[in-house]
Amino acid sequence: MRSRIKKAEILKIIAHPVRIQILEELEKGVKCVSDFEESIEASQPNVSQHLGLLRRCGFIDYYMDGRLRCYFLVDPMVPDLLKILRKEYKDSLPAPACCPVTKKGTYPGNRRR
Amino acid sequence: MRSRIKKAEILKIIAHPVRIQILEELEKGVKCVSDFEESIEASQPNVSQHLGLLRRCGFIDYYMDGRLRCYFLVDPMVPDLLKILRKEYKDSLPAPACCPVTKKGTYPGNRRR
DNA sequence: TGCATATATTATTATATTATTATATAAGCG
DNA sequence: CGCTTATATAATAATATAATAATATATGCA
Repeated sequence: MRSRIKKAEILKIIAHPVRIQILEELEKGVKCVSDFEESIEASQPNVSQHLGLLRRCGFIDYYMDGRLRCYFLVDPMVPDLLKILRKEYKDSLPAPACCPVTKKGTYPGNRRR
Repeated sequence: MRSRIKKAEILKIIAHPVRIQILEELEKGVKCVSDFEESIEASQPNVSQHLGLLRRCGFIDYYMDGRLRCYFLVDPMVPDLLKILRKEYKDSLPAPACCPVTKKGTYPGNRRR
């Protein structure tokens, strides 16, 4: 059972436009840093920093191909999360059935008083 | 199609232990602020700030019950995200089949030169 | 061996997030 | 109406994150 702190950390690491783009591209296959530099609007050191962060946190890894570092996805949670972010939700969740205004249902909270 | 900036914003808002706890509790049903104060290790103003943020971003909403504000989940993406965070993944993703070291497969990146 | 290429690291600055403290609002009750 | 309860807002201070600029490392090739 993951702690809430851990859950928050996971989301926090992914929650950056450049890192999301990196992960989305790695979903499609292996990429080296210069591939990213073509598609991502960020400086080389900046991309490198994002890659480093994702790697230290275990989301991605790389192998060496000559002087290229070829990155690939490691964490299976990533595609699942990206998929949810892609999904278009049409409706809001149903409003609670226990609205005290209409006096229908019961309010579930334990309230002091 | 959501932009990457938007995707990052969504994750960033959720990516906080207290906000995750709020959302997890709202998954189970409506709660008023004083319910949260019992379960969450944070001051009343702090909880209120997190609730305000989640509300301004459209993840939750509330109805009034006398002087209580009863919060409930609105955004259907939230339970999906929380579910992924709960999931235990046993294995890493399969390592790429196109490793140039073994000379099997082809490296998919468009590389200059 | 020395140069060019590919990528990383470090330091710095700018900006955003967070918790805390103090104060405000708003509703119901006596 | 004034008090109490429930909750929010605002100001501040502490901390974390991010981008930039400058520099370093490491590999292959001539």
